[in-house]
Amino acid sequence: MTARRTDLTAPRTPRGFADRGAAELAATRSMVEKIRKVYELWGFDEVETPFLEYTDALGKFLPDQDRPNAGVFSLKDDDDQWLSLRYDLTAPLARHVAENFQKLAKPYRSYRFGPVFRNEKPGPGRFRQFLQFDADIVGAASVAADAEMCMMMADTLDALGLRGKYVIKVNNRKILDGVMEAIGLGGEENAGRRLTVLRAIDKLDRLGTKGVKALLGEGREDESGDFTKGAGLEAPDIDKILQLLTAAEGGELISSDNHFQTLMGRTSSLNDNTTFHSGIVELIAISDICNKIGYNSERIRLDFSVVRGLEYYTGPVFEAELTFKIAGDDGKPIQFGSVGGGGRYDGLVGRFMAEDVPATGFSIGVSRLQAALAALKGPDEAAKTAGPVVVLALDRDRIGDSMALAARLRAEGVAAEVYLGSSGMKAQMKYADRRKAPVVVIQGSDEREKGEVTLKDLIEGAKAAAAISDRAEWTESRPAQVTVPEARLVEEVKAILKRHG
RNA sequence: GCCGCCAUAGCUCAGUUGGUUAGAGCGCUUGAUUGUGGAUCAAGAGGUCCCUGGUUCGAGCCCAGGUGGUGGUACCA
Repeated sequence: MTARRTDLTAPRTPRGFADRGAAELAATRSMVEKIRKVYELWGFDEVETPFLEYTDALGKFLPDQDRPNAGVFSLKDDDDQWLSLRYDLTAPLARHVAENFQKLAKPYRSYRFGPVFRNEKPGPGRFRQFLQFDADIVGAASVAADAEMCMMMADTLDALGLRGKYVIKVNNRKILDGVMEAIGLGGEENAGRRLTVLRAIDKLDRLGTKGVKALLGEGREDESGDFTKGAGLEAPDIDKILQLLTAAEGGELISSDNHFQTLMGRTSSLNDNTTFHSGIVELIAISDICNKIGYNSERIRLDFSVVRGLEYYTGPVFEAELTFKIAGDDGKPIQFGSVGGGGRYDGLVGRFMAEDVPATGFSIGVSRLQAALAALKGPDEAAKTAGPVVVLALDRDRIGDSMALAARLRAEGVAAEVYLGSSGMKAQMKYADRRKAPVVVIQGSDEREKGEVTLKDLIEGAKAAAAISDRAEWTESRPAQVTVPEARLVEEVKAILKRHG
C-alpha cells in the first residue's frame, strides 16, 4: 500500500465562490444576449470598466457607517495605494464618466455587464462574486429619463419571458425625505435616525405593518431573541409614516388627475411639505409617460415602501420584483423577490468634479434572475443540452482512422470527438452516454473491411432500452442502430441529428 | 457582525451507556453474458469519522476552542 501523503493540497473553491459548468454558462449567455438586445434597442452603448478601482473612487458610498471597510475586497498596490474589487457597476461608471467627461456625448447612455464582488457572508443563492447587468443615463435631469429606465426594465423582463410574472415598483426618495422632514427628522443631526427609519420601511414586505411599527418605535425582538433598536418615534409620527405606506395600496401607477387627488387626500397631513410635494409631482410625470406608452399597472406600479440603497439615491427609485412563487426542494414555497432596481443618483458623479451631474440607472441581478428562470423551467430543461458526436476508438493502432471520421463530421459543422481514453468498447459507450452524445460512430475491423460505419442513435436507443428487460432481446435487437457505407457518414449522422431537432 | 443547529465513503445516511478490524443504499472501476449505454450476476477501489487540544485503560461517540455548512437576524451599494 502506498503511504499516506501529507503534502496534498485540498482542492476547494473559496467560500462564497463557485465554478460554473457548461449548462449554466449557456443559460447565462442566452440571457445576456436577450438583455443586451433590449438595451441596444433603446440606444445604449456598451462600456467596460476594470474589476479593480482605487478604493477612494468607490469608497465614499460604502453604506454601513459602522464598518466602513467591511463588504469590499481590498489590496495594496506596489505604490502603496489601496485598490478594491468593484462591488457594483454604478460607482465605476461614475468614475468613468467623470474621467472622460469632455469626450462623452451627453446625456450619456451606456450599459455594462460583468462580475461584482462583495466580501460578506454567503448563503444559499448568495455568492461573493456574482453578475450584474446595468444601464444608466448620465446628464439628464428630467424624470423622463427615470421613466425610460422603468420601461426598459419592464421590456427586459418581458424579453426574458417573464411578462405577467414581475412588477416594477416605483417610489421617490423625496417623498420619504419629505415625510421625515414633516415629523422633525430633517437636518444633519438626524441623519442616523433617518437611516433607521428608511431601513424599517424597507422591511415592510417581510415583517409587515406590525414589524415596521415596532422598528419605528422602541424596537423589535426577532425569533432568535436578538433585539433591533428602533427609531424611537412618537406614535402620531409613526402613524403618519404608516399612513403613507398604505396610501398607494391598490398598487396602481397614478394614471390620472383623479388618482392624484385621491392620493393627495390620503396623505393630506404631508402635502404642505415642499419636498414631499415635488416628489409626488415627479411620480405623476413618470406615470404620465409610462401610461401614455402603454406600460400600465400590470408592469409598473407605485409603492411607497421601496427604499433601495440608503446612501446615494436622490429622487425616483425603482425595484423589479418577481411575483411568482416556486416550490423548493423541501416543498416550501420560495419567493424570489427583487431581481434588480435602481434610481436617480444626482450626487454620485459630482463627487469627482465641481459641477453636479444628474444621473439615473438600474441594475439587474443576472445570477439571481437566472436562478429564478431555471426554477421556473424546472430541472429537466438544463439536462437537455446535447454533447458532441462521439467516434469510438476500437482499434488502438488505427486511431488515425477514427480521427479522420471525426474530421469529416467537423468539416460539415457537426461537433465530434474521438474517444481518447484506453478503455474497452463498453466503457466507451458509457462515456458517450455521459457526454450526452446524440450519436456514436462505430467502426471496428468488421466495418472497416467492408468500407462501412455503424451509427447508433443514443437518444432513440435509450427509449428502446426502457422497454426491454430481457437480456436476449436486448442483444438481438441492437436498438436504434444502422450500418451504412462510409461515404454516407456525414449525411446519415445529420439525418439522425435532425430527427432530434 | 449576533443567536441557534449540524459535520461519518463521491452522494444520501446508519453507527447501541464510550469497547476489537467503522457499515448500508446509490454511484464509481473491472469482469461475465456479445464487439454496444439499459437490466442481471460477480469482484474491487474508495474513510485523518472536519481540525487542534483535553477527559479516559480506551473517543466516531464526552468536554473546550477553531474551521466549514446551515436556519434566523443584521446588512444588502
